[in-house]
Amino acid sequence: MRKAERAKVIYDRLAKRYPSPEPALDWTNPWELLVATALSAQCTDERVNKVTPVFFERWPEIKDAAAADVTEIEAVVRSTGFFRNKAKNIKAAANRILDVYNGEVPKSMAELITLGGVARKTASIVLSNAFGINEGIAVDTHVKRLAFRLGLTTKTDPNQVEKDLMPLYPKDQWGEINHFLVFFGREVCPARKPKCDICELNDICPKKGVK
DNA sequence: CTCCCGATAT
DNA sequence: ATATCAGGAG
Repeated sequence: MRKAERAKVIYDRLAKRYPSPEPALDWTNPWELLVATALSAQCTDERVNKVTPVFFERWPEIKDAAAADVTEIEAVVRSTGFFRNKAKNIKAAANRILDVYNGEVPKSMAELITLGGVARKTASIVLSNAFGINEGIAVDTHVKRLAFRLGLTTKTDPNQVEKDLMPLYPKDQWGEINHFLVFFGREVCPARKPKCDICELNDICPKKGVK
């Protein structure tokens, strides 16, 4: 089967499996989603969702995070790992948004990735989920692994995986395909023990059973 | 390429 | 003990 054809089958079957995908990260506004996504690096969303309520109770708005003591932020986000980088980046991002973007989370890829700790993956999540803007496909560990196993890419660098995926899907599906692959990756095709025996993509998967 | 880094599963 | 988790920067 051709790659483009396989890509469409993957989308159709996962759309049937996930009729209305709920975002895994608990967010209500762009800034909260930005912080939650920044905290999600190399950390389960379950853990992120335990930290964010504490964070936003202590620092409800962007200006609060901008003025916060970094060591206090570190203490709150500690359990998500990489806590020094994350705390510093969040505070710096808050200040830049206040100083450069009039206190509003910017709505473009080019502007978002000027914030420290924000690259294409985090920017794509914020753009598609908070603003409904599809400028990129968020390639996280799940998307990367599934795209490779399903034969949609041979690359390992996330930015190159994204370049392989983008022509395979219309823009209005870019947010969904990320959600589909993340949830399906967690439930059926995790890094360690993929459940190929119950996988509804088994018949079109070039790497069934392969690490 | 290396480093950042805690929590959990295996 | 090791691998992995909704990554990003130097």
